[in-house]
Amino acid sequence: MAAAKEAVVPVEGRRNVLVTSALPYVNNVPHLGNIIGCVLSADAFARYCRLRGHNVLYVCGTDEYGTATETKAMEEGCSPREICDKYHAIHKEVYEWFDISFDIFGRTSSPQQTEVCQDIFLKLLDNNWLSENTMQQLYCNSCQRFLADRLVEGYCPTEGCNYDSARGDQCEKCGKLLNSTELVNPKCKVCGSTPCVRDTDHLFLELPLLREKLEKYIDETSLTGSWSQNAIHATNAWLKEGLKPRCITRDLKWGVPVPHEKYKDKVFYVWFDAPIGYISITACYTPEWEKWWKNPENVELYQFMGKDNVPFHTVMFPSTLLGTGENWTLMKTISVTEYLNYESGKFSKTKGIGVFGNDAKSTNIPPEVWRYYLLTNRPEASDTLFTWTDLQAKCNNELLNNLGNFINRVLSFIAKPEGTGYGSVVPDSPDVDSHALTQSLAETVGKLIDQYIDAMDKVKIKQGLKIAMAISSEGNAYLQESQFWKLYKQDPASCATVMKTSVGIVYLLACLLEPFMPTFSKDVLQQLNLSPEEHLSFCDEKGEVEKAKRPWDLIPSGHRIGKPAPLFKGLENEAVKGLREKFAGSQAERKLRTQVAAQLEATSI
RNA sequence: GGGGUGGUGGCGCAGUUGGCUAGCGCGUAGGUCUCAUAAUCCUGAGGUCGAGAGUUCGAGCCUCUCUCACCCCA
Repeated sequence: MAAAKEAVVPVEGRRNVLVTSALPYVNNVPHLGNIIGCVLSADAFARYCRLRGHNVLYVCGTDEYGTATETKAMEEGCSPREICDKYHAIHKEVYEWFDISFDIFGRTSSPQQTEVCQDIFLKLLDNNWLSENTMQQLYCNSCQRFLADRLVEGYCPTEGCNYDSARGDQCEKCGKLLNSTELVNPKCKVCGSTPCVRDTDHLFLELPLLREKLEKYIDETSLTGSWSQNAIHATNAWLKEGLKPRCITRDLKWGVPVPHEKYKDKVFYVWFDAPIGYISITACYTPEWEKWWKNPENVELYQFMGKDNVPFHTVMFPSTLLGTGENWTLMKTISVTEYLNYESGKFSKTKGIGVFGNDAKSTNIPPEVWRYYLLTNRPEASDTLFTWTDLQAKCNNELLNNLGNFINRVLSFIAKPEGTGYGSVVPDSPDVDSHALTQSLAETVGKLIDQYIDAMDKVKIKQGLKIAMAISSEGNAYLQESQFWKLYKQDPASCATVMKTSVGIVYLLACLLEPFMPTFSKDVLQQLNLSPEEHLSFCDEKGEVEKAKRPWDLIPSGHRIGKPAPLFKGLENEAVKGLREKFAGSQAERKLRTQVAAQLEATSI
């Protein structure tokens, strides 16, 4: 995609907006909570910025290095690279289905990542922000490697537990969190031999020494970037506990190698290299990546993530970049989502509970509806709840009855043949200025437009969406009050005014809703017989915002519209009930259910 | 055990630095139009903001205690 187009680079004098979504960890399939948590939220914002005519780059990709991938590869009997290839493709496909408009969706296991990461490391080393420390870890002689906590099993050291296969990180029987060196009679899960305790040296980032620089950054930016309350809270909690040196190296193979003679057999810890992925993925996109990442005067960096990711973006990553002493583009605004819960419980990747990215496709509910539902239910201030019933209600009441119906009322009336309609041609409206109802509508809509822009500029995405939908409601009320179906015969001039104004509102809605439902907007433009490339835009520079406050001027009289068609389909009770049942329980249980059902069917035949 | 976050009409959510009669959607009761995928629109009922105490001229928003839920750490 990106290869065909010319790469977007910052332009001085324009607003250059760099948008990132937290890099999803590669080794699983994202669920709806993950999707609204970062990728979809960032997408709505990136699209909004493009709509407003800003120069935007939206970067994301999979986070691939680390123990989890290495372990998973071992389980599946393939190489980490193969695991990553497989799951990277799955992520990519899911996001494409949701119509996420990345400029690039890359990965962290690239040569660029090695280069950027090592370069940052060397700067930190030069500037004396790193220290060394010795730790004890289990080493397996036959595998010739240090064992991650999860790769060790042994007797639980807790008195009275006696569980014989406690994992190195936690005993599954008594629930106690462990350190693998505490296990009695530990065994390597791979080869079964007994590992020994070995000293291993590691490098640490001296966060306490960087504290002053960091706090200055946080104090200033949390104000200018208007960070949300939840981001500020999480950051302060972290600072309050006191910064400690943080280990940046690990005894692993699957990672960026440490470019240092003594540590050449080690790699960087994922927390250290993952955020560098934003930069290296940009470097994969354009050789001029430094114009984005070392250009704080001209670039605004907006980062989207779930709440568990906050300290990495407000504390660790800024500290890393500040420590290099270089002029990096630091995050201006952070947008944090809380969690999306599922029916009566929680979404869970490990337990396989909830609806996953690849499931959404199989529901027959179009991406537009998913996007709308997730965005209008975005956990912006508190955790939020996904239920099938709510999805149905939102789809039917808001998309179909409010929005779809409004557009259809207007377009289908215009499309009617002359004598009952306008033969698909937008009528003229000479007496608009004296039409009180229309003027009052314009005033209301004008205010809503200002509120929409204000909300979206502040990354209050959910609010922006609700304001846009309010314009649709106003449209319905306007139609209702005007009683245009009577005016058509009784007062043709007024009827023409109402229709011309309404068709302008339809167009306005297509523009304002594009960040949320891009395909919907394209469909509306098609029904309006306007090209999306030219007309889906809402720029101050082009005067489009001011013009929208006179909606009757948006579509010229004499313009011939296209063929109206329903934009949304209702969700029936039956279908929703089926989906709720289909997606109940864990993925394992679902699989079992379908197997049992198949068996039953087979035996009955 | 320590720390954090939250508890707003039946349900789901908003409530910016404490200040106009606590909002919105769904649901619900009644009414309304008929252009529209029986969709629209209007009106009403229903909360005193987990409990208690305090600060203040004034608190859902500040302080304390209790309680419940979830999360993190030990």
